[in-house]
Amino acid sequence: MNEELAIGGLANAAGVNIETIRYYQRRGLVDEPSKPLRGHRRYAAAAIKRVRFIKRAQQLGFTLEEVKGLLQLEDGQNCRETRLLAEQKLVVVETRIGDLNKMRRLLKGLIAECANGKRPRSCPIIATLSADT
Amino acid sequence: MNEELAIGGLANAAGVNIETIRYYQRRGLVDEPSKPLRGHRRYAAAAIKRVRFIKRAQQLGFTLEEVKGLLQLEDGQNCRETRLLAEQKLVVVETRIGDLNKMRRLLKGLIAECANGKRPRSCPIIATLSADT
DNA sequence: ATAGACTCCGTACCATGGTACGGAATCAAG
DNA sequence: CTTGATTCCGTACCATGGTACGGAGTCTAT
Repeated sequence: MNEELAIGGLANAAGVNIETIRYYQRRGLVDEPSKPLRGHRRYAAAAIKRVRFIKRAQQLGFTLEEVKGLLQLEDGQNCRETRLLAEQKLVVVETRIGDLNKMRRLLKGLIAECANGKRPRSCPIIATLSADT
Repeated sequence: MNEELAIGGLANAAGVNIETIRYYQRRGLVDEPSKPLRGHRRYAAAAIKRVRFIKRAQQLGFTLEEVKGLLQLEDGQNCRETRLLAEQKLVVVETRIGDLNKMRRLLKGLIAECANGKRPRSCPIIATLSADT
C-alpha cells in the first residue's frame, strides 16, 4: 500500500462525490495530477486534507473563490503578497466571529430564560445581527 | 412621515434588491402585508431589520432554510420548542466559532512570521480545518 | 483473457438564491 | 388630469456549486 489514491479513493476519504473533486480541479482549487501514459491519475494523501478544508471553509460562509484565496496562503511563495492576503482574510474572519458570538450570546440567553420557566416574551434575535454597517 | 414603507423603500433601507424582498416573501422568511383594496402594500420599519438579519446570517454560512429556523425563535410562541431549537442552533454556532478561531490564529501567526521577515516556509492553513469529524 | 469495477471526459441536468422583464394598476406631484 | 415613478404579478433567466450520464479506456483478480 502506498500513499497514492485514485480519484474514487480520494473522494471517499474526503467524504465528497467524485464529481466534486473533478469540479474543484476545473475551478483550480485542487490540482489535477498528470495522467500517466497508461493508467489513471494518482492523488497524494495530502489532497484529502485539502478537499476537507474546502468543505469546512465553505460551511463558514466562504465562496469557492474565497476558499481559493485562502488556499493561496498555503501554496504561495511570496511573503509580501501572502501577508497582505492574510491581513485581508483576518478582517473577514474576525467580523464573522464577532457576529457569531452575538448570535451565541443571544441563544444562550434565550435557553436560560426558557429553562427558568419564563416564556421568552420577546426574542430579540434580529437585533443581534441587523446593524447598519 | 410614518413608520411604513413601500417595498422599494424597504429594499433600499435594507440594502437589497426589491426582487429579493419578494423572493423572501415567497420563501416565507418575511411576511407579505395584505394588499389594501386600493394602493400598495406597506411594511413596518421592523422589516428592515429582519431583512438585514437574513443577509448577515447567510454570510455566516446559514442557508435560507436555516435562517428561517432562526427566525422562528423570534416569532415562536412555544417555550419548549423554542428552547430545543435554540439548543440545536447553539451547537452549530459554537462549532462554527471554533473553526473560525482556528483560522484566525493561523492567519495571525502567518502575518507575524511575515512581519519578522521570515518567509512563511510552510503555511499549515489546511491543517487548521481538515479534521475528520 | 475475461468479468466486474473503476477512471476518463464531455455534456447535460439540478437546487439554491436570487435578478430581470413587461404590461397593467396605482400613486404623487404639478 | 396628465406625467413619471412605483408597485404588482407572473414568468423567464442567471450564477454558483455541484451531480448524473454514458461510452470508451484501464485495472484487478481469478
